Amino acid sequence: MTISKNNKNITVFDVARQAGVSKSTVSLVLTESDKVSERSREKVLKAIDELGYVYNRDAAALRSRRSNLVGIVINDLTNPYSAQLAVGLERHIRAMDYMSVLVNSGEDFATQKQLVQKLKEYRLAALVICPAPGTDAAWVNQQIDAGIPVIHIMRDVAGARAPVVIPDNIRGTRLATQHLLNRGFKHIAFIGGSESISDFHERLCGFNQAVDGAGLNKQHITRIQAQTNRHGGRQAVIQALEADPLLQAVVCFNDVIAYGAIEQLRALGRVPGQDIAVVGFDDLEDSCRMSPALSTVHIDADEIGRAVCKLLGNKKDAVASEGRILVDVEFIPRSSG
Amino acid sequence: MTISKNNKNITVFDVARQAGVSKSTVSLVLTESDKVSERSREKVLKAIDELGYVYNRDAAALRSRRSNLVGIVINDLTNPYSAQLAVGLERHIRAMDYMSVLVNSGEDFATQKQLVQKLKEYRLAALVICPAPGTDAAWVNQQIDAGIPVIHIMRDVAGARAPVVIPDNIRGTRLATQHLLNRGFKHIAFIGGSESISDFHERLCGFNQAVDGAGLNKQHITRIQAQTNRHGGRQAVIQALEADPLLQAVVCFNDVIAYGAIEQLRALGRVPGQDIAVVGFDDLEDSCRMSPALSTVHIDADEIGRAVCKLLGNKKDAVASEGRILVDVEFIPRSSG
DNA sequence: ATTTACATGTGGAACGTTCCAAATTGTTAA
DNA sequence: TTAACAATTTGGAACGTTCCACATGTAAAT
Repeated sequence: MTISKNNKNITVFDVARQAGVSKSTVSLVLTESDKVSERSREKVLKAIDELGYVYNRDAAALRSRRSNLVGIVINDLTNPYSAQLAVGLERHIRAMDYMSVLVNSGEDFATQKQLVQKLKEYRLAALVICPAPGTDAAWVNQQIDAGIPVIHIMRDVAGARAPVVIPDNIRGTRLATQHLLNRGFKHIAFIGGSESISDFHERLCGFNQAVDGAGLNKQHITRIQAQTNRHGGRQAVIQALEADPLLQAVVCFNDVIAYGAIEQLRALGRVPGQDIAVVGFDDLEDSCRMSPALSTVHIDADEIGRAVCKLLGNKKDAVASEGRILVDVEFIPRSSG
Repeated sequence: MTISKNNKNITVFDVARQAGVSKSTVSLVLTESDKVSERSREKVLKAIDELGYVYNRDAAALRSRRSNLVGIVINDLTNPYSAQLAVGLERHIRAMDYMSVLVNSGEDFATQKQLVQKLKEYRLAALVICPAPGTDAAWVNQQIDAGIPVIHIMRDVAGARAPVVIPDNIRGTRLATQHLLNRGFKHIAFIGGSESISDFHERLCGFNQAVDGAGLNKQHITRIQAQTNRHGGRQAVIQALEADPLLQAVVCFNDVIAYGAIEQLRALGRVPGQDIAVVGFDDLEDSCRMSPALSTVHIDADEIGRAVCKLLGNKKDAVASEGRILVDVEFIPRSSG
């Protein structure tokens, strides 16, 4: 019924014949070389269009020993911030004429290892990783030594020879916390996050910097870790209130934690933003539209994408360029805190 | 400083020499053929390990004319359900030893076209698409004719010769609506969704089926379209209450709409789940943990993944197998409705 | 012993591109 | 007009695998 799939593919040779040039000239056009006359270029483009030729990346990658695939390993795609980040990254990477292979480690180092092992078989142009907890520097360096340019995002791996693009976490929570201190709150908690990842330490550090300088009673400062999801936020708020019933303000590890905290406060009959102030981190799309609108630290996912692409651009052949790109953050006060 | 990247790669030839067999035998091992003795297999595996050989997918794909890349085109990754779906799909696809290239169309048909054009250059094993609004059958069929096995998910494109995996939308909203009718509500609204996609029509159809059979006053049935995000949900609730101030229950196009609706009701001083019942569709991870816990229609993202993989398995060489796989849904009553 | 059958193993050719070095054409200066 | 040089074009080789047809070895059947 269907036309029996012709076994022969349309190749550069067919295009060349149709355009009346050599296969090499066709290749030059395809690779956007400037060593080709405008006249030939047009003939080739016309032939490509007429024949419906489609470029074969496999052959190109094989011969040129360079892929245009960029691997993106995300820690947890079901986290809205990660998803937002992934979308931003993907768009930028595509704009640079790379294609992104997006995979999800689910915060599991073993899965991450397996994934990267698979990805290596595609000779990636680069590997962008938001490292799962437990990622060790030795493993990362091993990948780099194997010739894969690795770029870390959002989280640092101490000792890894990979450049990292990371929001200014310390400044972010410091700003958020100072805002609460300025409003006169004396009983403050930092909730959420987990010890095994670097951003927790940084965000907590910013919190500590702010409260340490304020000369508050140590008893009135609470710190609670929790799973990074709504449920974690709810649990953490319960614990924080147990630790200090006079709690006035909560600095959350991120917006999702804040969402959980707000829900739990409400369930306990407290009015979030009024009885107890809540601030987040990430500035998810929903955060400005919810009620109360969430005060939070804004990270520009787009700027992270741009920074990654700048690194990608440098990656001509130099492997293992180090460096730390800090993406600026901004505290946005809204009605929740 | 760094060891100058050795220009020679480790290939099947190196492995063959190390193992004392021919390159062809190595290839047989790599492709997991059963035409190779256990003894040779072990020698080859040992050599691979010793040399740190990594398979070159580009070369393999070029020669065998078959890729193990599956393209996934998601309509909107920032939508939590889509993200959840993508994660499930990716995991299943990976389990079948395929690799997934995940891209995001952002609900834009032009973007979707560009993306697919790029993806074609990788000679995908299959293309899984959640079609953006405006996707027309002619375009889809053209891709299929070009030899790419297309599988649609979540949304139907009338006239396209592609199999589709879709939740039982009609049954879902019918069950949800019937639940509300059984509770005795007489003033009901369906809110959210947009005309340009098939699932809207199906979910609305389920709603209509249920209310039509109940012999209610037509004046007490409201239908409001809205953007598929929280904000859309909030707007829609406002409009629905304007249309029928005695509104008792709301059937939402999906959970995100329901989240917005609940927020807005609260902002208006109504207690969701008590003054006005709200039910959703999707059963996002958060839905069972929020308060009030959201009554909603559960779709198993995992089952969609499984169904897609079954289609993938069938795709030996048969292009354009049609068919419609309906994934079962379940109404889960919770406290919101 | 001789054939038959079957399970394994093998060396070339091929996949569709890019690279390279050399050839051809076009352009400017002497 | 020609030499010198730059711009453009080109055919063969190469990238690392799989396919194919055939060779070899081993066991069973004659």
